[in-house]
Amino acid sequence: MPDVKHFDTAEALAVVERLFWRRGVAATGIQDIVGATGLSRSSLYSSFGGKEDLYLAALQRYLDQRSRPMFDRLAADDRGLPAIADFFERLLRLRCSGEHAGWGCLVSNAHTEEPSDATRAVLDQHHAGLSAAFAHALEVARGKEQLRPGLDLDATAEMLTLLAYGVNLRSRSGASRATLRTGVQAALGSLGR
Amino acid sequence: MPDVKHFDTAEALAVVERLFWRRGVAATGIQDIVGATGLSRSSLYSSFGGKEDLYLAALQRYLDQRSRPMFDRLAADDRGLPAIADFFERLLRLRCSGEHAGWGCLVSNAHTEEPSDATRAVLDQHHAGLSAAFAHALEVARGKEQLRPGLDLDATAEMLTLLAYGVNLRSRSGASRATLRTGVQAALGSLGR
DNA sequence: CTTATCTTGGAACGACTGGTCCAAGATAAG
DNA sequence: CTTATCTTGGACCAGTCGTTCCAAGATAAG
Repeated sequence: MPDVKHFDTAEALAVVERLFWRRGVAATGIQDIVGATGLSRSSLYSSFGGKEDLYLAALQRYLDQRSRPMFDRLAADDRGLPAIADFFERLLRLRCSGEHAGWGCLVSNAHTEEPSDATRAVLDQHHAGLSAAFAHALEVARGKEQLRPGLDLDATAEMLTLLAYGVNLRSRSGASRATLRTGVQAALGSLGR
Repeated sequence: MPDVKHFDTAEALAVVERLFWRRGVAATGIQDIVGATGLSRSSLYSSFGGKEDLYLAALQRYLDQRSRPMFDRLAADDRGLPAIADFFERLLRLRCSGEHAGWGCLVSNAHTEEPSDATRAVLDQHHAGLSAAFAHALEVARGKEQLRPGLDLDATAEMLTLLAYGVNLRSRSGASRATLRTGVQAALGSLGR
């Protein structure tokens, strides 16, 4: 009997994600979202709830659709150090070229936006996922005797994670891919034997 | 003949800096600033101009009063690697304890706030200042034969700078000092011979 | 004191904020 | 078809945004 939605929820959320990603939550008004999605406020509020919920959903979508695939690929890549190098190479490409160049990472950006408990949980999920993937790749690398001895793998994973955040952040100010790459290579170069 | 200001401009700016630091530009209203400084809108606007100018001034103050002293101390410390370790130890203390715990770094935070050209210039100044200080300390360390051979000093300085940004960012989500420290130590440990 | 100049408090501005509401429209089961 | 239920567009809400303005107050030179 009831009517059915006249739009694709997932598609709309993708548009919202882009807005928050590029300009941040505070700088993105409901009006902007209405304009970009073509939806009315009613549809927006009945489907997603308020702005905060919308942001949380976008954040979750980003983690699921963008971050997690990167993490999974890294964790599934059994080459060891080259897997990590490849991850960063992909990251640099994403951050410095293409349609999202200079946007940074939605989750990294979220750190500066007075996070609610719910959003903070997503940030921690993101951090845990990335550093776990790094740790796994490092273990593989150790198995292949690619690492110099005596390395604390968990600590190194944490360091690489912090480095990735640094790359994400700096890419937003237009830092060149070449410059960022030197920093990444310095880190990776110091891990080998 | 003229009247004279009834308040201390520098003092007021310090209050404004704290507001922007903790909550960000977008989330801080002029009302909040009026409340926190005790000044009227007239005084605010006649002394500093609009919100954007106020933000830029706060950013500049942060760079001059907070960041630069840290950079200078690092650059003046001629111990080499211990100087760098000391810098990070101080950074961790600032970011994770005391009255500014969990606030991150105003300049790092600024990366996510749709920077104007003027603010972006401050960001670049900050980045250049920090990586130059790191590069100098690394040169000293090389002179003392503390570094493992074959290190690209500029690249390593860039890496340490990105790492510092990572620390700043993560500290905002309540990351523990101990966890952040492991990441830092992994980076520093990989530089020695 | 007077007077010229600047500062200050506070009212007011239009634009916009996130959010609500409801009549009109769409849908599909009966 | 009717009818019950949900969705939709858009008007509308009170509140806040950054900013402007001006009369009243403060200041110090003459």
